[in-house]
This record gives sequence, structure tokens and C-alpha cells, in this order.
Amino acid sequence: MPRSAARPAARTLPSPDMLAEGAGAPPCSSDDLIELLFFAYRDFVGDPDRILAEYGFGRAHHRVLHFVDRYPGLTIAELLDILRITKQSLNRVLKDLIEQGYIAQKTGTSDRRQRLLYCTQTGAALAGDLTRVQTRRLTRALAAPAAAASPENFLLAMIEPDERAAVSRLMARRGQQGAA
Amino acid sequence: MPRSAARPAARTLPSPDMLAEGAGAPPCSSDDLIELLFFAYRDFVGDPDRILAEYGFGRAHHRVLHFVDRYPGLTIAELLDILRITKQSLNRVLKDLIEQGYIAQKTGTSDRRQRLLYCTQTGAALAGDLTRVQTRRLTRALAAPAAAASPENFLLAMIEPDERAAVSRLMARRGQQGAA
DNA sequence: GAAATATGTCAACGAAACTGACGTAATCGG
DNA sequence: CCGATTACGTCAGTTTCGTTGACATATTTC
Repeated sequence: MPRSAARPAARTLPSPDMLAEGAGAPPCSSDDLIELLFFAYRDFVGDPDRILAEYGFGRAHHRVLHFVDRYPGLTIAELLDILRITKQSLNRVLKDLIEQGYIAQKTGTSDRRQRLLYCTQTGAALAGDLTRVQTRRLTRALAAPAAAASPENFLLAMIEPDERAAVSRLMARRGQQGAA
Repeated sequence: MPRSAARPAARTLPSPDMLAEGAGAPPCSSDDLIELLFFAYRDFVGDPDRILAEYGFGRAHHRVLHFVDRYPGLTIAELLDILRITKQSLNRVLKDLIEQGYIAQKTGTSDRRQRLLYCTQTGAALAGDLTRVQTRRLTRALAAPAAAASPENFLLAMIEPDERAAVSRLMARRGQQGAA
């Protein structure tokens, strides 16, 4: 197995505690960043998911609601370009949001073919709740002095605190045991 | 609409060009980070997706292959804890990877109930290809002097270069036009 | 007036998650 | 040693959210 032999010797990941202190940026392979990005994103979308479930909505609804809230007057074409999905996919979730009163459409003024999208008050309130939990995680992560120092510290700080130790423990395992 | 009135005045996002120079870290709201994380992650998983499609695999296969490659001897239970999916979901993709010779199982020695997972040579090769494209993006992003300076610069640098301008243009729009 | 554009919609399909129930082999605890 | 627990596999059905392909309609543009 040539590839496993090519694995570099394990370098140390900053311990979770270091995030509290004003630690520097210890070396960290970009391989580690791949996983940290996975874990950070997993927890990052996990927060809003719990709220959305109460409304019977999913992540697709979240994305639409978020961008319409943040960029009022967005057209369908712009939204499609942002989300990179087909109009059929978009239409399914957009229809839900419109029918249930979270998003409203307005015919474009300069081009009457366009449907400009806006959040209703209810929609803006829900979008605000969703943004809040994500902002809370980000703010908490950025509050760690080490977080701004390096991408890996930032991503580690984005992970749910209870799970940071488990992630660090796992990542400390790389290249160890396990020969077939 | 109380919420839109509460929106802070638009602060400037670092321009895409600034990533090439040794720019400092201009202020950036955590609202911006939410979107940057979305765009960065979208492009980050887009690279391997193209390769996986050639093999008839999806992202679920990628995640399994990645963690088994990186942590040889991983058990099913550990993998379930990492991925946070049900064993039924895991089993579907794992079965594909085993049947097609990318992953092999070994009965645990200390506990014979466990199935220890290992990549075959073919599996390790594919995992390597997938890691390579993601590492390339990460390395390129980290090479930008400004990237290490702040999370927002790092995330912006992770976005596909061709699209950075479009993202910046979009984000510069916040709070502008669009009153109903 | 013809062509292109922006959007909506019907129908079928596929990937990848979910729930709930049940089976089997191995380990553990008394 | 036997019953309970654990680790894993599997059958069956459902949901979310993406896909393709085709076609309709209103509006703008040339």
C-alpha cells in the first residue's frame, strides 16, 4: 500500500482548551481542514434544522428563505444561480413558503416577466430566528482568541463544544493502529 | 417591518483582489459569514462530486470512503457517530463500496462482533484522488496572504475564483433596493 | 411579428436521508 | 451457564430534495 506509506507523520492539532487561551497557530495539514470543515458545517446546519423541523420545513426551505430575506427583491433566476438547483426543485419549496405566507411575490416593474421575491413579516421573523442560532455559534467561535489566528482554529471552534474533544480524539488517531 | 429597519448599515466585504495582496481584516458581520460558509462549502464539495459521478457514487459514498481511508480499522458504530446517520442509510452506501471492492471488512479481534473497516488499494487510490482536489482548493486558499488573517477571507478564498466576484457583488447588495 | 427570455408546471425518476421492526452473533454480568 | 445487552444486518415503507424532459404562457426585444 504505497499511499498509506506516503502519509506524513501525525502533527498535533490544537487541543480544544487552547481555544480559550491566546494560542498561536500550530501547523495543521490541509487533510485536517477537510474533516474540520465537515464537522463544522454539520453542526452549523444542525442548529437551524431543529427549528425548521417544527415548521415542517427542511434545509431547502431554509436556503430560499435566507436569501430572500437578505436580498429582498431577488428574482427567480438570481435565486437559481445562487442555489444551483433546477427551477423545478426551487419551485417545490418556494411554493410551500408562499402558500404558507412566509414569502410574497411582486411582478417586476422594469421587466414585468420577473417575479421579485420578498419575505413577509412572518417570513422575516422565521429567517431571523434561523440566522440567530447560526450567528450565535459564529459569534461564540469568533470570541475564542485563537479562532481568528488560523482557519483550523476557527473551524474547530465552530464545532459543538461537547463534541470538540471527541473530534480531537479521533483526529489524533490518524495513521495509528489499524494495519490490515 | 421592524426587522429590516434593524439591519445595520452595509459594511464592506474585502474585495476579491485583496486576497492576492497582504490585506488586513476589514470588519465583516457574522451574517456575511453565514453566506460565505454556504458558498465555500458548496464549491468545496463540488470538486469531488464531479469525480464521484464518474464512478456512480455520491456524497454519501465519499464521506464513508474518506473516514475509512483516514482511520483504518474504524468500526460501524464509530462511523455512525461521525456521520450522524442511521445504520440503514450507512449500510446502503457501504454495501456499494464493499461489493465494488473499495472497502474491505475484517472481524474484530478483541470483540468479534465488530466489523473493522479498511480501504482496499483501489479504495485508497480513489480516496486519494478525492482528497487531492479538496486539498488543492484548500492549499490555494491558504496561499492567499489574507486568507489566514480572518475567517471571512479564508472562506472567500475557498470559493471558486470565477465566482468570487459574483458573490462579492451579491453581498454588496444587502439592504439596498427592494422595498415593497 | 418572430424570436428570445422569465417563469410555471406536469410527470417520472433517483439519491439519500428517515422510521419501525425484527434477526443473529457475540459479549458481559450475575 | 444463562439471560441481557451490544454490534451489526436487513426488510419494508416514507420523505426530502435533487434530477431530466417536455410543454405552456406572458413579456420583452429585435
